[in-house]
Amino acid sequence: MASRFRLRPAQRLRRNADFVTIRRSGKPYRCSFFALYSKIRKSEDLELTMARIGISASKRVGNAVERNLVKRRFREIFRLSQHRIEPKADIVISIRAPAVEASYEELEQRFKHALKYNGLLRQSQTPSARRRREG
RNA sequence: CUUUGGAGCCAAGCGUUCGCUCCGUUGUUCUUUUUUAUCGGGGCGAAAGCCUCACGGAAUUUCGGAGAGGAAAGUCCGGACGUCAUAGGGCAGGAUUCCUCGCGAAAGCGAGGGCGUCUCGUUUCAAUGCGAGGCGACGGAUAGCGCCGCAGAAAAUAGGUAGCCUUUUUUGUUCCGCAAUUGCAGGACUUUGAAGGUCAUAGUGAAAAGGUGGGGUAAGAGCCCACCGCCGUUUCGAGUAAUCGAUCGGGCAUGGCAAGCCCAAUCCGACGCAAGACAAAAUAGGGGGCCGGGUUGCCCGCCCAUAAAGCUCCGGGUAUGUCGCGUCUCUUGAAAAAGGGGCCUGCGCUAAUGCACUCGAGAUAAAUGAACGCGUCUUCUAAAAGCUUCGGUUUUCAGAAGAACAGAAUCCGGCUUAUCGGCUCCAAAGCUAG
RNA sequence: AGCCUCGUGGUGUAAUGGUAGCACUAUGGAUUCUGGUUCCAUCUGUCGGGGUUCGAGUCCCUGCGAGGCUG
Repeated sequence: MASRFRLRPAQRLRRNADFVTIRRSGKPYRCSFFALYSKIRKSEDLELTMARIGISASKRVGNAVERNLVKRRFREIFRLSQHRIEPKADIVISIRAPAVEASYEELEQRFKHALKYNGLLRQSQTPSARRRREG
């Protein structure tokens, strides 16, 4: 299991209530590309062992093709960096219009900075272990 | 060969690594019950319950298969399908509109023809005729209502402002005749007013009440005539028809606008998959209103209900899952559902019925992606070489940028809009060579 | 996804098919020692395209934009 990075349906936020609560009471991080809200789940929820993400793109971002492209890029970024994220974290990303023009590398850099800013990085993980997994 | 136009087709390729959705398949683990409904088999047990196994479900895993469009878009039309306790009638509302034929379930599309209009060429003094091309939401303006600003005399059953003409009145000039300084009578011109005739003429306007020519008249006028135009339930002929031609009649009545209201003909029940169905959860039945409620916006009619319920508003609560989600049929099954086959498309074989391959998305905070590499095309920049009529042009190499419009959401048929390019065919024009 | 409504100066809002107005704002000037108030003048517009009509803000078609409703 540890040799691959999957993105299961259990790792995605699918309820409107989750979006509302995280957006209302989560910790915000804002930049020109997106706004990130994060919240650490309580320890009672033992079934969920992984971080969850939900991506929201309104119609102001662009047409359907552009919205889907940005959402796919953020899913890919989350998938490839999920081992570094606190497992009890719930993340909601609201995409803003300039993200359509941004490249994949820019989005990845901003996302990692947002993780560090909100304190969502996993403490026990080391960079050497990450390199071993990718190899 | 180039350019333009039309029609049709495609929607940039390959490889590696990782990833997503669905289906089938191989294992593993958990679950098989709390609520609702009578609900699998076996064992223990008085019962509650416990253990175990199958079907099923969930998570994960092996292998294999499939996975956005010509417009998926806009939601402009038409259907399928579902619901409304039937869908009947009338009114209202909406859609369509030259004729014929073809395709289609319908919308719509295509071909041909007719008519109108515009442009060009040609003919004619001109009107007009002929030819080519473009455009046309192209039924009806003698069914009715309404509107036609400004300008202009007048804008719609014609009327009469100026002007013209006749009669009469007044003023003046002049001519002629008679008597002879002056007067009388008459004619012509002019001026003022009145009555009448008339609309050819009018610095307008989008449009001026048939046009041109001639006769006629006091002046004029379809008042009359010729030609052209117009109208007609005249007749004849051609054509399936729209319509056209000839003839006869009518002196002309009938301005334009129906993408103003409207009239005629034909058609349309309403709402839309967030339609709706099932299951579960929550509320534990609060307060106000209607006595009826539903069926189409309204009326009739119909259906349900008759004092309990129903409907509606406010407040509170829940806002989750499955189906609907190609379609038909067969089998299994009580049902739900599952499985198989056909329908569709392309190609091959057979004389044919047929046979074989393929049968292509069902996501639901919404799946097709990310990274790297190779090659192709276009543009730009820089360099080298060849040809040159010194304007340029061709080839090679390097670098950079770009490779469209755009993402299924119940499905299908059209319409419209967006779109980098590539290929094939047809037509026209130009250039070069034979 | 389905359905509905609306686009007029910078803003708000009028206009039976017949010269596109009103108020606020902005700019300039006058008044004042200065500012405000007041007065005068100016600027700025029918969402784009096509059609019907003599003539479209209005009527019709089509696109664009904005807003809303339906669980």
